[in-house]
Amino acid sequence: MSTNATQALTTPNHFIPASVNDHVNVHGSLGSGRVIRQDRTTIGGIVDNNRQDASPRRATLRDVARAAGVSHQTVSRAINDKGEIDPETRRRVLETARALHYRPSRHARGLVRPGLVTVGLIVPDVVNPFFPEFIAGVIQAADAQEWQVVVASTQNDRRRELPLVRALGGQVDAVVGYLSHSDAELAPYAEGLPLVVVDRGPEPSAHGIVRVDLAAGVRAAVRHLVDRGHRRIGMIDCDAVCDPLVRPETFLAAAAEHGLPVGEADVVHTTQTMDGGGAGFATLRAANPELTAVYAFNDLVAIGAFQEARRQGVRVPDDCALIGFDGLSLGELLDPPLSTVHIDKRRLGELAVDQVRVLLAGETPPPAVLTPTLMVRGTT
Amino acid sequence: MSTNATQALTTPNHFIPASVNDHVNVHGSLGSGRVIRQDRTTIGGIVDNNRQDASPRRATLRDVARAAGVSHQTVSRAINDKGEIDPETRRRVLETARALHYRPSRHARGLVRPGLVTVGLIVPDVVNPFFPEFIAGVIQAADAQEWQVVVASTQNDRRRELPLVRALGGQVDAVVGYLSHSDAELAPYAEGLPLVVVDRGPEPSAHGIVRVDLAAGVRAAVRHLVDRGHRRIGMIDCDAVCDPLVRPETFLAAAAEHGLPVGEADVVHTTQTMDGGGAGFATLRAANPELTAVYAFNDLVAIGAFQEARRQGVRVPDDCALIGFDGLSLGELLDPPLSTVHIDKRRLGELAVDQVRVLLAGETPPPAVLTPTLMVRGTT
DNA sequence: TTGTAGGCGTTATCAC
DNA sequence: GTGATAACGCCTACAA
Repeated sequence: MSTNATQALTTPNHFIPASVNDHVNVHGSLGSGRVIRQDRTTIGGIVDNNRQDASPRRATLRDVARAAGVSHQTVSRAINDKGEIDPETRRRVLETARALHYRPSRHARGLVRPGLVTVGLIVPDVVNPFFPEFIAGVIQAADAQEWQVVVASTQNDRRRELPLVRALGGQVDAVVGYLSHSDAELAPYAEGLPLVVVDRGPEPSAHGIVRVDLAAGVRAAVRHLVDRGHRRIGMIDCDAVCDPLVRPETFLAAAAEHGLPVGEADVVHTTQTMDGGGAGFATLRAANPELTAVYAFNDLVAIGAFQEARRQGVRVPDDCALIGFDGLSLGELLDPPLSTVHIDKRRLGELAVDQVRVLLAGETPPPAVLTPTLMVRGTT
Repeated sequence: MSTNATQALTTPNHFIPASVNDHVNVHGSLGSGRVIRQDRTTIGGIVDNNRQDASPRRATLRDVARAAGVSHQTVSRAINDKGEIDPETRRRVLETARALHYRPSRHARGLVRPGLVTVGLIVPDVVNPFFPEFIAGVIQAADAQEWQVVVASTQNDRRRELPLVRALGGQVDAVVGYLSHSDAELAPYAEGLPLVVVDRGPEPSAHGIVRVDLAAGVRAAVRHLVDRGHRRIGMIDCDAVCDPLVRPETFLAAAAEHGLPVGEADVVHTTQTMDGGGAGFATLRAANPELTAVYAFNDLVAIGAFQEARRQGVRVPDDCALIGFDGLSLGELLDPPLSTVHIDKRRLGELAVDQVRVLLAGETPPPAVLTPTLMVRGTT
């Protein structure tokens, strides 16, 4: 039971590991859909004997019109509360509409009244604590424009990404995605689709881009630790689909810049989970007992490291300081609370919607870059 | 900064307080949308001088046909990869389609090929740690049917609920909502809309229903504490929009059943936040120093109580045991991890989609009831 | 292989 | 006040 509950916390963070799971529907999860309606049946008063199935065809405006003995136009007036209609006919029409379980077809309406924008949003995992805030940002920004958001998840399976882009792309006006594929890989699946890619590396792209300035964050973390007087700092690195090297490289560069005696040996590599964080911390400490501070790939990993430190009797931050990345509010729950490099995930979502707006206006937006900020809590 | 990060954790849980915020667009956030396309322009080779605006009209099948010098039918074949077409024409058509930035209209497609079901999902708050799992459950179950999910949030503003039901309801085939309004209040906004209400109290309803058996959960918690030898148990209660009394009443009844000396004084009432939990715990301990266990309204509140206990130097569970409700994975991060009554929030989402399925088939599903389970971790 | 005719369910326009 | 008629953009026949 307890194990089960931990699962959500041990799922990888926003940098999705390339690992793939078994048995996946490569055709994606959206697209063809299932046909609900069947042949005509007895709706408007005219009997039809083609009926084969239990699921009844939905009533249309004309069905209601026929049943109420008026033209479909009159029904439309009644439904849409247009003025020019006799109150009595209105009442009668509305009543038969209700009796027939009439509901306007959103497709037909969409055809005649275009304008309602729907944005598709693809994330690797809805439960991973990084994403809800991001999703909330997208929804909120979309809301402000009176757009709606279709949320889809790849469930951490990278192989679902491409088919999902295509399937979802066919159903919405634009797609925002936390995607791991390159432009070239994406191209055939995003044919003409307004697409915003989030957190992709610094390489240029044909699509809308929202990016986090990871290097700035890493430098801020290192500077902070140095300011605190630390000279021996280690790093727990993890696989990241994009920017596989930005963090460790920036870390080493920043350390060198401050004249710290930090070498390759002070960077360990592990999996992007709490357990990985624990293992990474153990390895790091074993190899370099003189370390006084550790910078972790992200908060999840940092939390794992924190717990491992506790198990080992290492006091944080007295014996060893610890700083994470992402700024998850979860970090507050540790005692002391986790210091971190905070990414404004909500803002990230807003920036993405902003890119969509520009894209939909037919322009090519410059990439949006979000700079993370230092968030000193209790572990440094 | 630190305060900011805590915010997500202090938002109310799935029982939304009735409090309302200032200045709200009562008309809801979806619905009318914004018109993007303008007058005709020069797309298919035929010049039109009605053009007023910068935003170009989207190319249609016929535009592509005209430009490529074929019939719109041929274009359709090329786009949809139908066999009966000359490879060369196909190539040419596809090319001009790309040049014209042609994208098929989802509305027109939806009209002709119905069947893709879209479910609307309304939650009070995407970031509240209770909901991401629930949302994930809905998305996953919808995915399995090849349905898509439009997620909308009331942002904890109860006044947005009703308009949102109507607006979203007009855009989707069915709505699943974590709603606080009664059937009677909902009725005029859900006219004919297949609707599934989640976590509503035990009163009967015309809609689909998914419900958590709170009473069973409360009883399990009390029984567990009694089994652990506790005789003096307190409860921290909070406002819940639905079932305002189920928990405290069940708590008192269960305590009485076990012959515990528990009275009204052992139940304190507070706000549904971490801070509220802390205050509640303080009040409870001050009034009844002999308490050896506390049952909290939910995990968020329990976490607040936990931290207050730590501040007071009360050891958990040695001096005072503590149990929450909801089974948030967050509870794992406390030291010791929080014992709780676990709700399978993912399953809750699946059950909701199941209700939608039945509703869409034209039947009336019996309410689905989910029984929470005891999750003993470290605080009891 | 390609083109023509008709319909999907709705709203807008303009007669009556 | 009400009702024809014509779009909207696409797809499925069927005909050429």
